[in-house]
Amino acid sequence: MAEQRQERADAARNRRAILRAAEALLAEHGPDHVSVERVAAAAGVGKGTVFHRFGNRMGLMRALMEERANALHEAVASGPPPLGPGAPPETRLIAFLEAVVDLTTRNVGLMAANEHAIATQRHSTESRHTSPVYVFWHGHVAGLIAEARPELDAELLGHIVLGSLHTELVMGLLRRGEPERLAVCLRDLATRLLGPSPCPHAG
Amino acid sequence: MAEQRQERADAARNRRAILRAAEALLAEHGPDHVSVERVAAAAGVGKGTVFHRFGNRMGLMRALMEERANALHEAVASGPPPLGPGAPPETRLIAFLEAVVDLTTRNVGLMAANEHAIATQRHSTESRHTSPVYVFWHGHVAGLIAEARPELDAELLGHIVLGSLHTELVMGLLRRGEPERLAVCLRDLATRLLGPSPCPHAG
DNA sequence: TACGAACTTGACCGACGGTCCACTTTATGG
DNA sequence: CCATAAAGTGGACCGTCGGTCAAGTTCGTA
Repeated sequence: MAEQRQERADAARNRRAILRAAEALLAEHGPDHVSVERVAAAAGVGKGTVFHRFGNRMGLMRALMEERANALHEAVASGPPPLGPGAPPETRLIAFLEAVVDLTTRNVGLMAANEHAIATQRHSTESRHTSPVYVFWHGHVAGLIAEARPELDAELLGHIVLGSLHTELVMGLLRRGEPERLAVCLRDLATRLLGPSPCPHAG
Repeated sequence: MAEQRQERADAARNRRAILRAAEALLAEHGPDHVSVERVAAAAGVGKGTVFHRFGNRMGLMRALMEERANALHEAVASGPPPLGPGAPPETRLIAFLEAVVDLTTRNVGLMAANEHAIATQRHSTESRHTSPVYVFWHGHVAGLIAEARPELDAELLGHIVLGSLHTELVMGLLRRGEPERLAVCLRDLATRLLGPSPCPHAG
């Protein structure tokens, strides 16, 4: 048991170089033009090194995602309200959705590459829903929905709400210069979902 | 102008053979195991023929999608209520969502292959949102939402609602033997969205 | 029947994700 | 400080895929 071997210094240096290179390439090219080999070249390493570090293309993207999502993760888990614990579920949900839309919007390239990686992998044991980052997001959203409205299918609604972060939709909005719309729309949606029930049996 | 040349008889025969072969392969293998070449082989046709007919992998999938979605399309456009015209928007929306969930559920393989085709294409000028089938579905949903609740962002909500048909979610539910959940959840969602407003400015 | 247009074909191409193993570098403990 | 084993590295190599193309074939028609 006890502590397993530390990552060697040169390995850590290369890991950082690879992540930075991938970051840079994704910032200026579409995900389908950022092959693992190009990332390796840009990082000044061999292709084999990248696979040794990250397992496969998905592993690389996942590592990048975790890096980017880290701040939000901590803010949600132990930061001040309304993002962190303490505020009522509806408030927290709205705050989280705004934050996660913002995060996604600022990292469309990465998100696209992540979806691309999932879609192109040969043996599809992994999916978007098994990515740690997504699992955390979904757990949080579903938890808040369940807390506020136990009678709803919180798990499913969580997936649906987070589905609005799919690259295609986000990129479309960005291209049309309307990055605000999604957050607004989701705020409305959350309000209607968690807000006071509209006298359900009126009809 | 005037009518362009008819498709030749042998070409039409091959087109059908290809579609049937693709259908059969998709019914029993994951989309990533159904390459264009395999479809061609199964149809007893050269690979080039498939590309000549359908342009690229996406074209093939799109043709299959249109075939499958045709009945629903007509039912919505000119069939009897509640699917067709005549019923109030909320009723029509719920009926349409149920039908489209059912259609998707019964064709997960095709849907998966379609998403796969979109994700793996090199020059991403095409997207899910530009597929004729999706455009029709979205137009219908967004139209109904707008009709019932003009103050909402119907276009965006349409995309979000239809986003719940993504393969990953649907397949997950099917694997867990809960194919009904999605339709139920969407019915709830539609009801809450289009139902009586919960006194929006209560806070 | 003859002719041009439509169609078919499969070898070929470039790119990709991923593997493999001979080689180099690092940390460690005597 | 050096010997040694474990960790890390690199890039040639593999199989597969979507897509192209030029040469050959078949069909509809005048």
